[in-house]
Amino acid sequence: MTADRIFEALASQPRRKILAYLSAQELTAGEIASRFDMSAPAISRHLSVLETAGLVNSERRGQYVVYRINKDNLVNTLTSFTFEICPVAGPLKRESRKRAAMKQST
Amino acid sequence: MTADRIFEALASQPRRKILAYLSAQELTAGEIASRFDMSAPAISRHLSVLETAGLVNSERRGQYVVYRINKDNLVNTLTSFTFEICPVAGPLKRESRKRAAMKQST
DNA sequence: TAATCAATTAAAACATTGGTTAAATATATA
DNA sequence: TATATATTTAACCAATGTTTTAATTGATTA
Repeated sequence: MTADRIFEALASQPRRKILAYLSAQELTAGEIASRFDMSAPAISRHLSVLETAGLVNSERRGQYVVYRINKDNLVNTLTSFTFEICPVAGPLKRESRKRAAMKQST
Repeated sequence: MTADRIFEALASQPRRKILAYLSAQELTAGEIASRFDMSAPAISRHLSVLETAGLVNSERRGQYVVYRINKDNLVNTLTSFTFEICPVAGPLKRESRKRAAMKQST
């Protein structure tokens, strides 16, 4: 199941922090690593967890590997889980469906 | 940080399953345990993780301990995280604020 | 009170996660 | 080609999480 990997990926402060950084701009692996007090290999593994979960994408650009967030996947998973647990939120749910329908506009 | 505990609590299939069960109705610890192929103590631990994270509440009722979900906490945490990472979703964000304002109506 | 049922806590075994350093791979450049 | 930089993979260790069985606590009832 994919929700498994996503929740597991989110269950880590450094990984959530990486997502927050990437939500503002795309960054190379090295740029990300430089923002943490942690070795590059450790960051590389966190990035691979995030990528396996489908929360980020990577692209090699020369020597560098650029990472970029996959917002749709994150939003869709969390909102669909939220509404599975809490189907009460009517208007919010409607908006969520609308958003999912025009996913590509992000 | 409380988001830490919440994401850690959600990073477990059995715990998410427990939340799903509790989203439909309140259940005793034993009723929950009977739905899993797992010992009662194991379930008890999962319940305590969920309760520490503030995702469920418990109340002793005679011999039994009844568990009930705390939907607001879950929804608020996940939506606020979602919008921290993805502030693009304008209308959804507005609805979320509205919902937070009338929290008690759940 | 004694016996029973429900639930949690304790202790131990086992698996998983998260970090390190060292080695390997990929690209750029002198 | 040789060297340097960026990143990932491999091997390893420490810490944490998950489960089990056994013991303990709380509440009901015969």
